[in-house]
Amino acid sequence: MEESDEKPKRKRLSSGERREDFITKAIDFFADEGFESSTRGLARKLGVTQPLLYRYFPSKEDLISEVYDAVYVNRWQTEWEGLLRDRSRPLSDRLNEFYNVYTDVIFNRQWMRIYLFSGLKGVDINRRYMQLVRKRILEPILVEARAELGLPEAAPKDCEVEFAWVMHGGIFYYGVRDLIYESTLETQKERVIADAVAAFMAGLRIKLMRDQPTKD
Amino acid sequence: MEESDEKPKRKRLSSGERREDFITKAIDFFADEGFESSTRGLARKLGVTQPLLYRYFPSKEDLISEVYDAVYVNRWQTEWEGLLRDRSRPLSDRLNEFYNVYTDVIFNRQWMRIYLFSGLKGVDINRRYMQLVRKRILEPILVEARAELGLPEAAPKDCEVEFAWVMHGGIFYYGVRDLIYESTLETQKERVIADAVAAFMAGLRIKLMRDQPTKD
DNA sequence: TTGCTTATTTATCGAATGACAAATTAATTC
DNA sequence: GAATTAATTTGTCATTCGATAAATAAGCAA
Repeated sequence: MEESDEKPKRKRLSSGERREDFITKAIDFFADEGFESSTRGLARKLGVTQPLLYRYFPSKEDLISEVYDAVYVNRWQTEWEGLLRDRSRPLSDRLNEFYNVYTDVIFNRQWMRIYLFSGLKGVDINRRYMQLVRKRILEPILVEARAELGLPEAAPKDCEVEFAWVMHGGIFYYGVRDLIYESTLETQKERVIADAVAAFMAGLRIKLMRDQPTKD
Repeated sequence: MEESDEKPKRKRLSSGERREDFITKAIDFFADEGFESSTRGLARKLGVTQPLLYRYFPSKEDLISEVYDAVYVNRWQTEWEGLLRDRSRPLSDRLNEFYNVYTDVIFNRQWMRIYLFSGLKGVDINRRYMQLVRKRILEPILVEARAELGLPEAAPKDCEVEFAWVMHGGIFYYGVRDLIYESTLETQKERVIADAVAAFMAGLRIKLMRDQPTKD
């Protein structure tokens, strides 16, 4: 009934503060325990009673939706696109910097686990997120690659986007192994990214040049 | 109370058949609904009553363990290693064939979803599976690559294994997008694997040659 | 047929779940 | 300091959960 050994002197927060606190801690809670965990367990972690949650969110599912937004929508940085399009630097430099800052955002237990949990739940937010990655990250990368290679502008082909996805997914999977499976990874992130980007650039050069004349 | 519009004529199976049937259908059920789904829902899908499950498995968790074994342990093919070590063919051929047959096994809704669900549950079976991939697939690939490039035999370095993980993870992630996120993928698997393998081989050649003299 | 074995069902328990209504109490306003 | 507002708790309900015990019935052996 009482928190630790203190007296039950309740602190009362303003509506806005409490709501923010709920969402922040709900991210940790659901990331740890999964979305099927109980609202009572969450309330215990929040230090309040369970019905109070329903004062701020109409249902558990509504709270979860806010968690999604707070995690993937709000952490997306629009600067990333500009970084990728900055033609004053070689593309491989831009890719290295991008993937380092991008993974600074997504390579944490919360983001990773919320992403996988929501994907398995079948909510469409993951599909929308992947569309975002495709349109704002991968396709721009392919446009930049063509420009750097002196090729005429052209819409990225599906199989080129897929090739970019393999690099992206390979880097992503490094984070999964680190943060979901908690493997002890001896190689640091920068090195992995550098190798992945180098292989991608080399492979893409060959691929773009080869696919150039034909009309696949 | 009755199944469809048939009469409630119960079919009685032998202990062995029933058990096998339970595990087979439990794979589908848990893959669809997650491990937190109820034993009652499973029993409904099995066409039996819920307590019957406890005649065959001491607890829900024991049943789930058998599902793990049936999915990842029993589907592992020991021939895969031999295929990778067959020096009568170029390594890139072997890699292409391996990843095509390997993904024939793991690129299905059941395998993928069970794998991700169990990973999020934190059971150690995923870590063990990844050790298996490392020791039986990735490290052999690196040994073969050194041999093909005429380099002296040497234990694979961590960062080389990590580089192989990026290819592996990139291909794996293609399956995740297909089967978990149910994206419509325009490019067929063979093409994606071929491109990923080509980029890996090109990148690895550079990496092995460069790392050769120094002693990272 | 009779009787035995055992696969399967019926009935049930205690705990946990999401959600709601009403009571309480801290903070603010006058 | 009294009155008002709103944040928070208490109490509770109907379901659902994993699990167990006891009753039933299908198949086999004699």
